[in-house]
Amino acid sequence: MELRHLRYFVAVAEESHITRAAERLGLQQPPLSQQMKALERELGVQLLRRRPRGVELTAAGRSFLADARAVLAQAEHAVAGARRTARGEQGQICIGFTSSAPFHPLVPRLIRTFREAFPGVAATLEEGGTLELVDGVQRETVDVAVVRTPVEAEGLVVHPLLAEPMVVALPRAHALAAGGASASLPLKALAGETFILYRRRSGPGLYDAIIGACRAAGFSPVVGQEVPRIVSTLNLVAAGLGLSLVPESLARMQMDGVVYRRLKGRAMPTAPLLLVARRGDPSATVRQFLSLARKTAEGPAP
Amino acid sequence: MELRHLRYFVAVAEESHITRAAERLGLQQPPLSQQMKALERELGVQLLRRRPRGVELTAAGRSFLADARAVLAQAEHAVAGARRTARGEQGQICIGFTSSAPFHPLVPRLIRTFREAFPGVAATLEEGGTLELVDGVQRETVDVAVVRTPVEAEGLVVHPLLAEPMVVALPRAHALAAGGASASLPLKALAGETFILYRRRSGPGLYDAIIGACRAAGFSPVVGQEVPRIVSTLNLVAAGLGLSLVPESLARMQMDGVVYRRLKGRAMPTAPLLLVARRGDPSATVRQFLSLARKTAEGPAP
DNA sequence: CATCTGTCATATCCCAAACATATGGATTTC
DNA sequence: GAAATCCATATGTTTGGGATATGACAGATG
Repeated sequence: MELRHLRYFVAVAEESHITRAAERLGLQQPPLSQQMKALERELGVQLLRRRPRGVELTAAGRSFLADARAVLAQAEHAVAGARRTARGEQGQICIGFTSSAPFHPLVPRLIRTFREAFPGVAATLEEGGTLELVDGVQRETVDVAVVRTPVEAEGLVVHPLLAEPMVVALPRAHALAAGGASASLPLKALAGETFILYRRRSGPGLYDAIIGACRAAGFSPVVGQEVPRIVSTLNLVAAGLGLSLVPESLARMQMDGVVYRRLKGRAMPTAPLLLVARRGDPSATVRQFLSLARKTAEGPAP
Repeated sequence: MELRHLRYFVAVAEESHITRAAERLGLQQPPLSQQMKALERELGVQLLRRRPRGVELTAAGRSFLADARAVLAQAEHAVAGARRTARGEQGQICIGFTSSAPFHPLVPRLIRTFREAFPGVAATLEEGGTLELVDGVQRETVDVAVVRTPVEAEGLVVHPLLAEPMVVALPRAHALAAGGASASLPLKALAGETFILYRRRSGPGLYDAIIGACRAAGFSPVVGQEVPRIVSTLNLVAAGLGLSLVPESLARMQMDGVVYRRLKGRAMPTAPLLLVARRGDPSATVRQFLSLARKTAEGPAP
């Protein structure tokens, strides 16, 4: 049995007339009669009662008609689903991000826009460390990851979304905290201070950017502590263990005991926001996400 | 697109290997490759990624696989349903019966047995007068009817199920009621009594049988009242308006003021139980019902 | 009652497409 | 680097779906 038989049978049933059905199907009457007969022979069931003025359905024919329509509809559905999936309008995507990423408004905006644009895609979110996420992308447990550290790994591509300036996070009791958030501070003013940094092996990008900027400003920072997550640095700053440079977007997280101050001068350290994905990922869903991310990053902030 | 494409695709997907799938399908590898390509071309979607060690599904392929399996399963279901319907195991049947029919144990037993034997058949029951039911059978609103009157109508067949003896229904106060239910009465004893009869035009069978039996016993009954339903006669008997002859099975309906007595003698009137159906009804369900009814009527009472 | 009309079935032919065979190209494995 | 494995392409073969012509049958029509 083939879908052809079902299509033909439905037409015959709807017309109650083989000749008219043949016309509708764009073929001649004899082949259609033959196909109907072949169908009945294969089922071992009489579906049609031949009358001098046309045909009528048997009880078995009525039962088969209902099911045949369902089969044809489901076949349509299968095709449509495959096409939607191929266009990236349907499917799954796992989006990873480091703990500091969602503080930048671009990230929640991107995810919201994506869900609105592709309601047929089930997006799961996963928070994790950079290494963990990059590993996940390679193992295909994560499709794209938003991280703050450029990674170099086999089979991955990195799309920079933006680079934001960094600000100084100071303990409230610190002498430099006095000026308030509005007044900016030259980087050189931090010479001799104890720095709390995001640990290098989790992603050398930020670490090296900060060290490099300090060097350019003429001093070597004293590194007091390294933490696994950017967000953790703020806890240590609040505890008075030192100061830190953090991406500007984290300043929206007001913490007791932490004061932020802008930096001024040339060659200031910046914190990038990056998208990591598999090189040549064939998933249209991922391609759509990446494309939307690029557009969102380039577009104006709302 | 044909079911063949779906069957082939499912095999390829399950094997992740065109050559092995071809083997399983009983054909050679090149035609299978061609069919897969044709399917992808028709959908305009890549379903398979060709690898040196086999093939793997794309996201669209996974979506299509799930739906293709559903389509194939539903096609199987359609065939099975048509076959079940053709065997009479699935479908609908409307069974009509006159108000007096269900008092005979055969009728509820037949219906119960049928429902158990054909759980896939939706049986609807309809009570009505004989004329009404016969008309329903002709109009195809009723499929089979259990009646007490042989009918002669175009396009109908009548299957006698059984003929049961009739008993006398007497008002409790009546002189003849004294003997009790165990003692039987000669029909001649009723000469001169007022009879309440089921009205003739609703079905001449019973009426004529009673009149005929009385004549054979040597008297003409006095007909006091005619009622539309057999059951109604008992109400009038209870009210003391006369006596009546009713099918034996109605005696199980004990009514205040009514006493039943058996008849004795030759040529006693009997009440038939008949099945009416359309002549040459093509429905397997109806055929199965009629066949079961014959077997149940012939078989021993439980 | 005979004829005509309309419908489906059967017979025969044709061609497209499904399938088989043979071979080539690409990639992994030894 | 040779062998093995797998899929794609090229070309022939056959099956079966479709077209045309005709027959059979039942109502409608005069």
